[in-house]
Amino acid sequence: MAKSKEEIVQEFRVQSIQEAAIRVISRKGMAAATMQEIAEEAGVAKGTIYLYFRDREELVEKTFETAIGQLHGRLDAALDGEGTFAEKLRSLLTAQFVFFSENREFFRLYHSLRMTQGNASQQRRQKRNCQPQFKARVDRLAGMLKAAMDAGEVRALDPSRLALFLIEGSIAIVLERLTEDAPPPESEDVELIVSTLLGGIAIPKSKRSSH
Amino acid sequence: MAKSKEEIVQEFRVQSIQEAAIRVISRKGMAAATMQEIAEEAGVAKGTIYLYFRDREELVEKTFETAIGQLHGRLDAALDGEGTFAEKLRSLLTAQFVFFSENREFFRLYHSLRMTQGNASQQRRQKRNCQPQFKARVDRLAGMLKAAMDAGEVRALDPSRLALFLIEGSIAIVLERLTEDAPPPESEDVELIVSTLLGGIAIPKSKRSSH
DNA sequence: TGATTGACTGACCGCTCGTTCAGCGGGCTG
DNA sequence: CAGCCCGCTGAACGAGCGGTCAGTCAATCA
Repeated sequence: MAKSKEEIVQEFRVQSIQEAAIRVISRKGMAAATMQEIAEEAGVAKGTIYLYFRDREELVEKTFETAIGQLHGRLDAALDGEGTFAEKLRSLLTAQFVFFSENREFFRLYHSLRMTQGNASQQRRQKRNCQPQFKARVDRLAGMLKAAMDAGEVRALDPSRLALFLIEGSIAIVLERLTEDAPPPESEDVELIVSTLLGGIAIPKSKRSSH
Repeated sequence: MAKSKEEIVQEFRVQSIQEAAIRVISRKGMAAATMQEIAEEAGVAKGTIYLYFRDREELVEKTFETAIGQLHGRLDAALDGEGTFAEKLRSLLTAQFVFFSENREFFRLYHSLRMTQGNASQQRRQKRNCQPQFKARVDRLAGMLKAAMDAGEVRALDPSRLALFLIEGSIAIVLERLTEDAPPPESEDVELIVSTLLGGIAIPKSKRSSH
């Protein structure tokens, strides 16, 4: 059955409100983003938002889910198919860099949600709904690392710790790139991370050249 | 000149209000921490806070400066003296782990401030006052990395990027430790990071054992 | 084309917050 | 011991928030 006209309008409204929410939260931060400003940004009245979302909390939550769904889709696509661990790692990092540079604004929403805020019931709700999303990302990478360890490509280390370290470290670089006027090409930063992680930064004593 | 009785009382008040602020912000998050609750936590009336701090903004700012001063003192102490790069890195990470496990509560304040929030003038002010503090930490580590590169101990890579990657990655592990009931000994996580960073995680093809 | 609808609006309400200030009371002075 | 002083208090205030709902009007129907 084709979508009725009303459904199309409804989807359009939901989408533009969510996009407006991302932009305003990115600009002002989670706490200072008001319903009034989100409504203005979306080009609707404040009351209209309440026709599509029960309250502010549901708006933020649904918006976050929609956006992070896109991110996970990209990252999963990057991990699909065959390849060595190094290749997969490289394409994962590249996908992440590309996503965040295409969706600069989502980035700050993503991180505003990391540090839970608000009153106790909000905190509980956010913990329930958002933390699994972050955890899923870490777990997926940890699984990939574990497979590489089993295959003998990688030393045996705590995969979860390593995944956490890698994800947060690379996100810090993404954030730095976003504030730079002319960041180096993505491949350069990807290569820095991949080579550091795989081979380390130390120069073995035997190979050091006197200077 | 010895401190007068009034000065001692004043310092005590300032200190207990700042400690209360850290505890409440840690518990509730930056936005939901109210002056009322900070006052109750400090055991004074709400109005008393305004005798020692101009407004909420100044309280948060001064509190943050006091606490991060302590952190930087610890980290600098860890880097003082002679030693190889590996040794310094190890003591730096250990100092950081110890500080954050001793000051669990400060941790969330530290990160609440990372992602700038609030209205435009608050954002500008926070950028001016807090970002240099973070930048100073990254720069200090970057300087250490640069020295190690010049000494031929470490490959030539962008020291700032590497410092950023390392600091944020290790902070992610600190955060994970804080949420764990029985985290592994600090030395274990420190060793994971040090060995990964120095030697990488890859097993060279020549050394792989068939399984 | 007049009647009907319901998506949309924005003034409004209740509430919480940061901030203020009149007054309280414990301690010091003469 | 009277009286002043001043650090401290917490009720009161106004700004600004999320959420509501009576009213509006373009699109649709009969």
